[in-house]
Parts: sequence; C-alpha cells; structure tokens
Amino acid sequence: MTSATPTDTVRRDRRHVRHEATKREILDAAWKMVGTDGLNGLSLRALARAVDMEPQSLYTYFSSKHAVYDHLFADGNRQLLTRIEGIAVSDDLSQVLRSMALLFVSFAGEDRARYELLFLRTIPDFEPSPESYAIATEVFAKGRSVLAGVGIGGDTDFDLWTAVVAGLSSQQVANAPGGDRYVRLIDDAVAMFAEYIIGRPAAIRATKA
Amino acid sequence: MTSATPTDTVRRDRRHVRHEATKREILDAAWKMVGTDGLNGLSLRALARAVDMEPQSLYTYFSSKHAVYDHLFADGNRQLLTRIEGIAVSDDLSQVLRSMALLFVSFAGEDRARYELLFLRTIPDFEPSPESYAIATEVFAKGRSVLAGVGIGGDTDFDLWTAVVAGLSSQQVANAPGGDRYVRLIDDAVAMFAEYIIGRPAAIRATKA
DNA sequence: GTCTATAAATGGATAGAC
DNA sequence: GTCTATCCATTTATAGAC
Repeated sequence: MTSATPTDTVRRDRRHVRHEATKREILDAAWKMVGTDGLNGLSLRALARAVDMEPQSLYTYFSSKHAVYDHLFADGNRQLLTRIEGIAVSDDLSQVLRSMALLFVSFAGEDRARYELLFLRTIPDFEPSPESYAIATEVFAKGRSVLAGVGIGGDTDFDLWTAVVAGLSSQQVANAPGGDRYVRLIDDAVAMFAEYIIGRPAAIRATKA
Repeated sequence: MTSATPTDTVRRDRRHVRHEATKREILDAAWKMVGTDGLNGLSLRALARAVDMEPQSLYTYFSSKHAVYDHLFADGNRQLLTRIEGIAVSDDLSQVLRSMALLFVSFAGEDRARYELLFLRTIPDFEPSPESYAIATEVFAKGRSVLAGVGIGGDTDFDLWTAVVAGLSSQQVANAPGGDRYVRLIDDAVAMFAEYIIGRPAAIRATKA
C-alpha cells in the first residue's frame, strides 16, 4: 500500500478528466469519419491522423478497433435513449406513434453509419460489450414501455410496429439519404397502423396477438 | 488481321466456356464465404484458397474485389427477378400482396449477405456497374408493374408498400435470422396495408398520393 | 501520455516468367 | 491461365525512450 496524499488524488482526477476528454475527441473524429467513409471504412491510421496522433497512441485510449466501435455503439444508443426520454407523455395513440416514428426515422436519416452500427450488424466479428449492449436493451425497453402506455402491449402488435418504423427508416437511409421521402410517409404509416390496431379486437386479426 | 479458321473458333468457344465455368465456381465460393463471414468480411486470399488458386490468379477472372461484388450483385438481382416473374398473375389484391411480401421477406431471410448487398449500401466505395444496376432496375420495374396490376399505382402507395416489406425484411434479417418471427407477420401486414389503401379514396389519406 | 521503433499478419494489386 | 515474386497499405501489438 502506498499512501495517497490529497494532492495525488487531485492529480489523478485531472489526469482522468484529461483522458476522458481525449477519448471524447477521438470518438467525435470517428463519428465524422464513419459518416463520410462508411461504417466499415474506418481505419485507425486515418483516425489517428485526424486527431493528430500516431496510430499506436490510440491504444492508450482504446484497446482495439472493435473497442472504438463499441464506444460508438454505446454513444449512439445513449443519444437515442435521450431522445426517447424526451417524448411527450400522452395517451393519444396517434400522437405518440407519430412522435416515435418521426424520432426513429429522423435518427436514421441523420446518420447512416450510426443506423448501420446500431440496427444492422454489418461489421464482421463485432459484438457489442455487455455494458454497451445494456444501453441498447434500455432503449428497447423504453420504447416498448412508451408503446405499452398507449395500449400496444402484445408481442405481435409491437413487432408489427417496429417493422413499420424499421421499414421507413431503412428505406429513408438507403434510398433517400438526406431527403425526406419516407419521413413524409409517417402520417400515412401511423394512420395505417393505428386504424388496423384499433379497428378490431385482437382475436380476429390475421395473426393472434 | 489474322485469319480465323473454324478450329480457332471452336478453341475460343471452349476456352470461353471453361472461363465462364471457373468464374461461376469462384462466385459460388464467394456466396458461401459472405454467408459465413459477412459481406464485408470477404477476402480475396481466402476466396482463392477456397477454389484452390493463388490469390493473384483471381485477377484473370475479376479485375478487382469490387468486380467480384459487382457480379454477386448482378447474381442476386437475377435470382430475385426470376422469383418475381414466377409470381402468379392475379387480380386479387391481398393474394398478390401476400405473394410479393412472402417472396421478399423469404429472400431476405435466406441470405443476410445477399440482402445487405442488394438493398443496403454497406460496402465502402462500392457502386454497381451500369450493367448490374440495370438488372436491379428491372427488378424494381417488375415489382412495380405487378403492384400496378392490382391498383397500387401511385408513388406514395408504392413507397408505403415497399417500406412495409423492407421493414419486415430488415427486421427478419437483423433480429430473427433463420427464424420466421416476421414472416409470420406477413398476413397481418398485408391486411393492414390493403385495408388502408382500399378503405378510403386517396384524397382523404394523410398524404396525397 | 506520447513518441520511435519494430514486428508479424493480412489485404489488395501488379509485373513478368512459364 | 497460372504461377512466383513483389509492392504497398493496414491492422494489431509490444518494447522502450522521453
């Protein structure tokens, strides 16, 4: 045991703050790079160059390239979680559905690479760490609870809803990047889904809920 | 000008046939590899090993890695086109929609890498050649004409439909690979869409068609 | 914490012999 | 058409100076 003076503690804190700040800087640069070069186009050399470092120095902050992806994955899910938590509480089904759909489709449309990282699994061998995955689980749970709040509680209903939103999102990302071609379909999609769900008891729907 | 004897022509043909057969063999191996290692995990070295060649020899058949991807892209679209052409002609809206949805969701669920290659753009810098892209355009046109045959002719209606199908497909691929969790939702999704489209004239829908 | 140096593996690609 | 040889970039990782 070495005795830690108050001064030591302060130094450690400062160092830690600095360390985290640099990490943040690297991750911001990484977001920028995957945004322009594609998620799979990220290279540690280029990343190091972008933050004015030697590639080897990145290892002080991230133990591997996958670790960088893992932090981006956590980042993206945290951003999404914050937005979901900002959804106005309401018992108006259509209004909640519209907010949620707009949130997801916008989120997807804003950053193709982020969408790819969070929702498609396109990086060979990349698996988020348990800690990062926990945030993704939280996103899912939060989204599910918002939907449950307006009566969409069944597995089938929820799956159908996520399919509708995923469809608008993936089409927006793949076929209308930067535009609003599928964002403009949200009102239609919500009306379509809501009428189907409301219009009839679960028992007579094509698939049992 | 050198004079070509009939024998020369036969030799050239045989060579050509052999060349195409080897090309086919390489592409089949490539499909297998992207299926297991992911679309972005394809390596020319591993591909060469799989067909018992030196990596450099692949360049006799494909001018670059992107050229391999381009042939896979054309391959996949040809497969899809064949299936669409096999859709039974009918004027029953629900039946046609069900067939189309099942076709696409199954196609996606069967081969994740193929879906990624054809519908998401996850390979940095890869752009299909005009010849390959033409096949994709044919797929789109064929799909659109089948839908138009049952009255889904407007841009908005068609976009909403493709979003629904893309949603089921991408959820199936990403969240239920090998299963049928979203395939089972097809009847629901088709009923939802059909009722919305039939139920009311275009003018009073949320977005004008 | 950052650098230089260094290593070994892998990847895409080309030139030229046979 | 296939090979050997070769090139250059990238990735991952370690050791050690400052």
